[in-house]
Amino acid sequence: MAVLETTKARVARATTFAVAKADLPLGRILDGDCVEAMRSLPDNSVDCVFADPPYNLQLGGDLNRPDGSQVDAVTDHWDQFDSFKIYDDFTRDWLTEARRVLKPDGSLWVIGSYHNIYRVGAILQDLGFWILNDIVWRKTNPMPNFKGTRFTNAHETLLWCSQGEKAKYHFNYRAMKTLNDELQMRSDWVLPICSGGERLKEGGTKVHPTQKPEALLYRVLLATTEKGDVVLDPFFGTGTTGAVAKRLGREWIGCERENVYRDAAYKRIAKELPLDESAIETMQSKKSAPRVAFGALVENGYIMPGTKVFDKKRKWIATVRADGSLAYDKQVGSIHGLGKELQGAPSCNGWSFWHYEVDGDVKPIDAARQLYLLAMED
Amino acid sequence: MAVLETTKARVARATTFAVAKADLPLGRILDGDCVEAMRSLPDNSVDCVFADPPYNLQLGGDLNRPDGSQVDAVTDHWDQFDSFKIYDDFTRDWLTEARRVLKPDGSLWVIGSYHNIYRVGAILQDLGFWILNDIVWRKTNPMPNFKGTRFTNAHETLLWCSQGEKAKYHFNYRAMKTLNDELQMRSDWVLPICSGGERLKEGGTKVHPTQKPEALLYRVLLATTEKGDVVLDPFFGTGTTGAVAKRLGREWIGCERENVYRDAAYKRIAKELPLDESAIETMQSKKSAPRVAFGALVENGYIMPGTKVFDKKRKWIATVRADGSLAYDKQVGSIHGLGKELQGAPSCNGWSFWHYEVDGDVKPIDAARQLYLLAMED
DNA sequence: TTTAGATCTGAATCGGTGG
DNA sequence: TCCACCGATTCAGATCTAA
Repeated sequence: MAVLETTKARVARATTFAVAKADLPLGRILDGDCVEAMRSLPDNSVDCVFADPPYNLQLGGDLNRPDGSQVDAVTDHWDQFDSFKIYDDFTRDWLTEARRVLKPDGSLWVIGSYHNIYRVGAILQDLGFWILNDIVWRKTNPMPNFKGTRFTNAHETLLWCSQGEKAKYHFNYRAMKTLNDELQMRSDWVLPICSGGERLKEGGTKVHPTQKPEALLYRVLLATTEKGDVVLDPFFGTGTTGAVAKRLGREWIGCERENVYRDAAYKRIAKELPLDESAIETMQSKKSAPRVAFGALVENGYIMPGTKVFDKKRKWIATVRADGSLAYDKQVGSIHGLGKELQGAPSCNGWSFWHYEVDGDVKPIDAARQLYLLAMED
Repeated sequence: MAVLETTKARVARATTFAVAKADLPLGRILDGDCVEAMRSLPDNSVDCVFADPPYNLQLGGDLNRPDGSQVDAVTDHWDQFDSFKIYDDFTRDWLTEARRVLKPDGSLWVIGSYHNIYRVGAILQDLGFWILNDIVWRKTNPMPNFKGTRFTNAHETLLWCSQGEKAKYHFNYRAMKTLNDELQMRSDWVLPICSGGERLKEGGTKVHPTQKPEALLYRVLLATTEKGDVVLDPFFGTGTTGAVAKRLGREWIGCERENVYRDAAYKRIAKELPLDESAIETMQSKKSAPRVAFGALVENGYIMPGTKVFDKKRKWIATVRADGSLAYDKQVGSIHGLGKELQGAPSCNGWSFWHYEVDGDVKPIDAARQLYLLAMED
């Protein structure tokens, strides 16, 4: 989660799950059935899986597997249990492979509608995936319900999962908050459907029936991957995932069994230009910024020993000591510990709790840390 | 896997055992476990089931806000389940009873969050329920994600189901469209959480941790039940379903095992006043409104033979004939047929296409039909 | 009495590191 | 695996408090 990976952890991962990116089919669309295609990839090798599986449950009529193959009907009449079962088996198969290929700290995204998402959600939970959020893509311009028989089906659902309850994952909190005008990004995303110039067409007709908008993938990849990460899309279609991945400086691998879609995707992605390095940089959360001890500020003269620091209401006025500790009356402690003690709170962020005066202005001591960090960059 | 009862069989059963409303415990909250309680109800006896089952939240330790205060979490015993398997069994049990009690043309609503809704959705599909829509309740004021670790969980999901793929169901399309300012009601509903005067409190603390807003139930009941219908809520809590049902002139039955909730619900519902008959009347969809032939308007003097009718741009001016047909130049036809012919369109709604003058105003001829329908009601 | 500011709260699967 | 410690983190709306 926007963690700054420690050297120790990085080494452990590198040795335990040694997969060189060079050994992966980066920027390639694997032909054939996605389960078979994924079998050719090593364990723990991709950082993110984005999947837009088919949801042709085929209830009622003739029965085909979602991969297009014919169901071996013996004498059977098919009812919905049979077709749910086939869809469930298919879902379990591809999710199992995706889980194997995904790194322990990677994340899985699946998009679907009410026809299939409840089956997919239950199965991925059964497999051990841990749902972090379900995201609602609220369409600004959905197809109306022409017959007036139901509510206009105006959304689709995305599931975002880690490998397990205790698994780590990456979330670029600060980038999402920035993208959302300094408010936390919510679980409902308002985006138009894919149309206009973005929609791939061949001779006036759309190449793929369910092409997803690039804005959707943009948000998914910006939120949960880093530059250079590898993204796998087992149902690549016309390559929206690949196009956006390339634009954002991520690596990609696709699986797609239809020639037409593969050709269209390769052409499309070839035209795509990666953004500048500087454009891809996102706002960093404080979590991943280097740690600065308060003592370092004192040591380096950003805050002088003897400085008076105080809370917003000046209820407590403490003194900075030479070693970076604070003293209030008989009590002594770190900026966090003393703040916690005095308030009787479960925890305290000393950086924002304590203030000091600079040129007549009152600022949190975090301001001194920012100055220090700026100076360090040069 | 359980045997799926066919729609045909269900209908047969329903007709064999007709249930008088007088035999039902209307306006009562059944004590004890909801599965046991539902067993006391006859087959095919209620028109709608609305269920807000426990969500099976898996919460860790305490959660503090950035200001140090503690979040009052849902830690009640009724939300504790040891595993998915146990939760699934529980879900299958209550859904099975709900299915038995629900009429063949009734509908089921379930509300949940990502913790449980995928399990519930898959199981109800397995049982034969047919999802008509999934509805997203977008909260205007959700709790933020204090730790900055995920997207703000800003919605809950409702599933609306019929008894099966071929089953009939009721949807008050026109009422929903009217409620939504003459636009089709969408699958995403924007509503605030329950707070303020609506939130039941005892000595300053909330009676129930997850009381639902009345506006949510209002929309559910208005959309899919009729006046006099019986609504069953197997997880009655503090009785939001009952209160709104009573207000809207629907009958209700609840199940609730906590004394505290039952007492609060009875008190609350006693205070509730039913709306006037006239207020409950909703816009009738054209399907259930009596069909009116244009000829009947002519016959009854709402539009005189010889009246000139015309399209909005007055490109075509036709004459009403005594039998209700229209004449334009050499062409003659019904209001729909002639409109279609003249425009060269695949179809035409004559009621909105043709206009006439009344007291200097230009109105679509549908206005005359509305007058006629109003007169018919008296 | 009014208003601005402070406080409180809601179905929440809500940390990482090093010893 | 558990524990101590560091330190990052919130939005909208209702209600309460003080001026």
